[in-house]
Amino acid sequence: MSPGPGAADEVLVARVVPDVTGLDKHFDYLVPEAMADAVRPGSQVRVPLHGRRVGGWVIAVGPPDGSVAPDRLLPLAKWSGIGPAPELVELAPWAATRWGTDRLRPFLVAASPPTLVRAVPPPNRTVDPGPTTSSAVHRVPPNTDPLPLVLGAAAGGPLLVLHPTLAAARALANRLRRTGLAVALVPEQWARAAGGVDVVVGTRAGVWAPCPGLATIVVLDEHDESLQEERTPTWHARDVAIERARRAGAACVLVSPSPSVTALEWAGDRFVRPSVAEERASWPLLEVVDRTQEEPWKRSLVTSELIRHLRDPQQRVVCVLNVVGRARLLACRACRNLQRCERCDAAVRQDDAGSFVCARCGTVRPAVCQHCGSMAMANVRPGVSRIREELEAAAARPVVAVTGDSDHVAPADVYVGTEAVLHRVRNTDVVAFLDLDAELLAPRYRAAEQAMALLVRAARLVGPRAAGGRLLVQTFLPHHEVLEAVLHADPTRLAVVETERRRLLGLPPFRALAAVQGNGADELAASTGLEHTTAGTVTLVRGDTWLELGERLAAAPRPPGSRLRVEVDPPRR
DNA sequence: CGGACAAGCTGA
DNA sequence: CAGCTTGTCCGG
Repeated sequence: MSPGPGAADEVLVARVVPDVTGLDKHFDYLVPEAMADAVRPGSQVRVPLHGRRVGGWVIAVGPPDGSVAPDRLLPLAKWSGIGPAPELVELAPWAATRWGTDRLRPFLVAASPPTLVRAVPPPNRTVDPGPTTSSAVHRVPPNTDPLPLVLGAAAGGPLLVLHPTLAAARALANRLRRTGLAVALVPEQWARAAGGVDVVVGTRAGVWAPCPGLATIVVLDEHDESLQEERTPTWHARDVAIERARRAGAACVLVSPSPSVTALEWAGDRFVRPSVAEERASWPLLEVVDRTQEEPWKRSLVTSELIRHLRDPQQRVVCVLNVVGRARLLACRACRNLQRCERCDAAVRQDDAGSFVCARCGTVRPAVCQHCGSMAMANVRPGVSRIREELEAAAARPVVAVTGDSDHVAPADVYVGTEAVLHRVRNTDVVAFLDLDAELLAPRYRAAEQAMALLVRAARLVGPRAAGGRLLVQTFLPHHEVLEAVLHADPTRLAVVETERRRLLGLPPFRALAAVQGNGADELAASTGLEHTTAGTVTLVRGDTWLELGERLAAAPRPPGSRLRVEVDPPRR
């Protein structure tokens, strides 16, 4: 170390989290004098570990703390690059506890550049910061351009804005650039973001992106479930954004046509909503087909109301056949492999609790891809092709089936598919949900919000009612609050019912919930000392607060040999 | 995770 | 008992 701060013989120690999966520990190393200036919390380094060299992150730098004798410490091998800013390194342990783990690595990965960054470009700012936007939840109609709101937030100083999809984030970044703002799209422009710009734009992981001088975080489409990581730890960008902004003294703005109960409870009276007229104009018309009125002997998913739209040559129609609770064949979204029974190799189906059940031998296993460990499944249903024929006969024009894994969608005026079809098709007049009930009644605590998210997506596909946008929902639950909310273009009708239900049942955000799966789930749950119930292969654990639940789950000893999956705020339970 | 080392199994 | 597999431990 150069003369100046501290004596020349002062020993500096760096605490390092190795970038090695399955090794959830940190180790101390000596900081060589030549590296003393570069090494700070967040730095990416290479270290000797057990005879090999591995990458890792410095999470703290300081004098030896006595846990290991300094003469046993090895020196850092190399400084590799600039990593997460110190405040994000500090956010990682908070997130680990919040999501029931003691692993920092997943968060440090999210906060790091995709490739090593050795230097950062100089700041590039055009905004002379004005007053900062206030923290709030903004309910905005579904067919609203978020650009004015984002520009308003950017006027308050460095802005981090997140969107659930990369395509939308990229499009937003381009539009912001055209207004003359200095913009960095992460992760690809991580270094630019770290240098300092007006607006950093990203997706879920972008909440961990660098943003010097952060004044505001805006989370667009806050209701969208892809803001939550599906692998464990199941962190949610909205919750990270709230905490990051709080720590930075920045504003946090959550934006959605139908904000989650979590967002609304966080906001309290900081809730901004549009006028009734604006909301009514933006939502499409909803036609509810009440299936309880059908004669039982002629129950069909192709109702006369639907046939009227199918036969109208002026209308492009997308039919959504929901899959929840009706699954037949399941394929992994990540690796595309069909899920089979581990004992007898037959295809599995999903039971009401979500577990995979072998249709042949009855073996039950957790709903995790046996090839890659992903939990996201696509339904490959023979049902769609059967329905396609039925629809085509009724429509008297071609109907194209869109499945999760069909790469090309043939042009047509009528499509049918699982909910994936809503991501594959554009410019539609009518979206018809053939059977939304399984979704509305799914045994998951967020089922209603997830059904609402489908309707939001459909509402954008068809556009506002003035432009002819129409939704059709076939249901045995015509007065369900989700349908009432869309029918009246008033998401409050859902929020009020859902908030009360969550409060009454002790569900998030009022209490904390986690799902533990795998061998030893019961023992782990019991050792937390918290309330827990087992249903099938899943054990649900409840705590009064997220922090209490997370601390107990992280601290609970793992039963030897157990392969456990702990999901805090489980997306599918 | 991946290397080190110990304990257990096998074959001549 | 060498040679191999399987399991457990540990890394600064």
